[in-house]
Amino acid sequence: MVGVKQFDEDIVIEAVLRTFWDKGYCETTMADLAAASGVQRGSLYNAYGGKDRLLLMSLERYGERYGAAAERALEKSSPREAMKAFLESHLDRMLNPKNPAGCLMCQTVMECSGRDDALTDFISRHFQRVEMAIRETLCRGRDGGLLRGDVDVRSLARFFLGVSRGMAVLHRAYGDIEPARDMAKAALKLIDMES
Amino acid sequence: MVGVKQFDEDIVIEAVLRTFWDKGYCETTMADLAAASGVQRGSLYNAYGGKDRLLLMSLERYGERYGAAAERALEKSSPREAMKAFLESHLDRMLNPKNPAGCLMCQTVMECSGRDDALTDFISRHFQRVEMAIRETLCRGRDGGLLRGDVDVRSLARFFLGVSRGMAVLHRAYGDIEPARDMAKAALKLIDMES
DNA sequence: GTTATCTTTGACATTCGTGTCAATGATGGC
DNA sequence: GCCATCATTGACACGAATGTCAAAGATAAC
Repeated sequence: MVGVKQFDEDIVIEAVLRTFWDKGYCETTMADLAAASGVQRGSLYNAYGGKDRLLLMSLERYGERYGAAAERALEKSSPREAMKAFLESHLDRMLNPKNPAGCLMCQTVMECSGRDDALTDFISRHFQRVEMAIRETLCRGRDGGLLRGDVDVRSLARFFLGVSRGMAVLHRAYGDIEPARDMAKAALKLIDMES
Repeated sequence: MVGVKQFDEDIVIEAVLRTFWDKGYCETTMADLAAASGVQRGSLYNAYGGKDRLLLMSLERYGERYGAAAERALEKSSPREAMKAFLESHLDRMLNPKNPAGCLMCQTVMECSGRDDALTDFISRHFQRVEMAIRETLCRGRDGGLLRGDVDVRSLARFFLGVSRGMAVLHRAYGDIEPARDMAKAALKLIDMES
């Protein structure tokens, strides 16, 4: 039906996000996005402007969903529980059979950071936010006496951020969640050590 | 000069590798590779067959260089020294100002694993080899009494493999080596704990 | 009912990348 | 000297993706 909006924005973004996540930015064409979302190519251009914008919207949506889940996990009072929940939130994402392997943020930054500065900025800011959230959790734990007083929170925060990213690479490369699980299991011991 | 080979294969592969590393597979065109290597597009097709082959050759070269460096590092007798040298071999690669940020293997698997199975196999085999090399180092350490007898070598090997991958993501996302350095520093404490 | 607004839809021009090929010319074996 | 072989080079055809546009039609405000 011409003239009246035919689609639900939410469903479209979801389909677009999934396609980028699965195939990567370059490999995905507007025709792919049209097919995946059931919306005509022209309508996508009309509503969103183009591939760049659609990717950015996908990243925003992705960040809202999984970044928020990670930050909720970090709210637990004990640093041990918080870091465990943080890593498990990533494993949960990987366990969902509807999700492609890996992590959209990591994949996009690995693919596009050489070219698109705006995108790289967006993603590095996302990483920084997570890093800071981890750091605050660690600081709370330290100040509450649950971690050693001389714990290097900067280093440890970057460590856990990096572990979550490494898990995504292992997941995508191996097509199996077990290596990521093993990695998380080992990483958690570091918190016990600083307790 | 028509009729006689104009280029040094080594220089070409090096230029091609660097271009893929910098821009990613999809974003790189044969014209880019021709410009970077100083060899005509037609000659590249004639000598190597196409983009796929060139990428595979680049990955082989990359693996020979950096995979070998990592495995040499793992030959140290003490597990602590071996893991330290292993992670430092990755930092060395990132410190070289001639290298693009990140890691070609990680970037390629993140970008292409959804599409090209042969490529994914190649890279996951590379990861497996590294994983196994780490594991052997850990086993040697355990059997020599330098690690606890009940150390979970599988989990720990995957952990260190994943840490090296996470470092690559942080490096590329932040465009700075410090987060990767911090991550390595924290990860090494895990070995002290298992000693 | 008229008008303004908005979306859909298919078509279109254009650009870009790929892969192939034939012509060209240098080299080396015989 | 002749011939087979091989790499270079530019041209070419083809397909794919992009971004734009005008026509068409539905809706809502007035």
